[in-house]
Amino acid sequence: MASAPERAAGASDDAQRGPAHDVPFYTIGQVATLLDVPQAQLRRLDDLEVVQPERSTGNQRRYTQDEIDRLREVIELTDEGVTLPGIRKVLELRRRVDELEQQLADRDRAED
DNA sequence: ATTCTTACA
DNA sequence: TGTAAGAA
Repeated sequence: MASAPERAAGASDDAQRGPAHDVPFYTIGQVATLLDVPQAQLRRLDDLEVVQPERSTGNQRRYTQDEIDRLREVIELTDEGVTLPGIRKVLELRRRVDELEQQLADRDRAED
């Protein structure tokens, strides 16, 4: 396992930590290496609101494991030839499905 | 040193 | 889409 969050690079033991919990994060460089994609791609994905990493310390992106998981899916699509505009379309459809699912759940609860 | 934004090929 | 310059 050569993929540990902001930590194992030989840096100090007390790297950046969350305010309350020990929620580890990855820098854009680590994510880029981990997913084997150029950093520019990750930034473009951010601009397209595919992921919304928190910003801190000089507007630097801090990716959580959750964001990386979403990134994996999207990058898998890009590797299959889906362009970024296509990704937007997929996300739009996904939002729609989520919305409809919620409406269904809502209705099922109401008809009891 | 690493990342950020903006711009260009 | 990938790379560069210059700032933080």
